[in-house]
Amino acid sequence: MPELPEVETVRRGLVPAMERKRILQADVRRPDLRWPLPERMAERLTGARVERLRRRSKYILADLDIGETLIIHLGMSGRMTVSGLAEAYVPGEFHHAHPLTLKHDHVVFDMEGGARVTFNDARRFGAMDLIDTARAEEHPLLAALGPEPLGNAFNADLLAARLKGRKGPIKALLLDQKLVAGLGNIYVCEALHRAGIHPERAGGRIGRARIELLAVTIRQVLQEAIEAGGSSLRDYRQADGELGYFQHTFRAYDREGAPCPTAGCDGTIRRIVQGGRSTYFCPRCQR
DNA sequence: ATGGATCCCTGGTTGC
DNA sequence: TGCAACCAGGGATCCA
Repeated sequence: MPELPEVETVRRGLVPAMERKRILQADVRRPDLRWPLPERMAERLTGARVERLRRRSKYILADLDIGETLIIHLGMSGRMTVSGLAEAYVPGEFHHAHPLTLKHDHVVFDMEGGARVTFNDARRFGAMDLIDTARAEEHPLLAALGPEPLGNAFNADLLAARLKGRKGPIKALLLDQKLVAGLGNIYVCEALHRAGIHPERAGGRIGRARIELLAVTIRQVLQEAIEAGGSSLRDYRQADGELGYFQHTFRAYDREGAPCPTAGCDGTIRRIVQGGRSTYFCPRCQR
């Protein structure tokens, strides 16, 4: 589910509830997410203070005052939502962010200041781990990640260097977290549509001018999506339980059969499968 | 190194 | 209405 914009939106929503706050109580209700949670995680976290919430790619990193960092990944269906401890649960109340105990609530943090932060993940593709803060970047899940697309290092020169000689389709290359970190199926489709690049085009066969356009477009799409609070298709919610609304802005993703929204293009959005995953694109204006 | 298929898991939707 | 097949924002792992 959550790609970079969704994870960044969740991170920002968690900051007021978690940063510079102690974890008064950590509760692990189901210890097997994608992998087993770290040994004695609840005990190690209880009493620790969250100094800072960071994001790297699709991971949220909580730096703790015990010299360790909690790494959180939401997988496909993971949510991190905040509710007030003091809030009474009102059955059926529409805007209540967090019914008291929901199916698939796997980890719960009661924070200093009164917020309750709940990790919910139906499919359990999500993960958590603890690692020394000084070596967080060396964690096996993070070590091989490519550059942040919204960071200073990401530009046309870098993208061109990394695409040079690559024969695989650009769609698959942009999904590869080692090439650039944080893009997923939605934003790759959207960026390629906006840049007018055919998803099956070999990465090494994109001209310089179009690589420049692609680099700019990737940043734009991600930035706009963050400003819209991410895209909610099924599981994704912001930290306050609200939906994102960038899905209303999709030009290609999940729009098979719809007219291409590109100005002056009379094409129709098509769906193909690449590497086992749906790609949506306009065969008319993406070349 | 690179590219492809397979698997992890649950639940919603679709088609018969 | 029931049930099976298919699909889903990710990504590790194994194989050619």
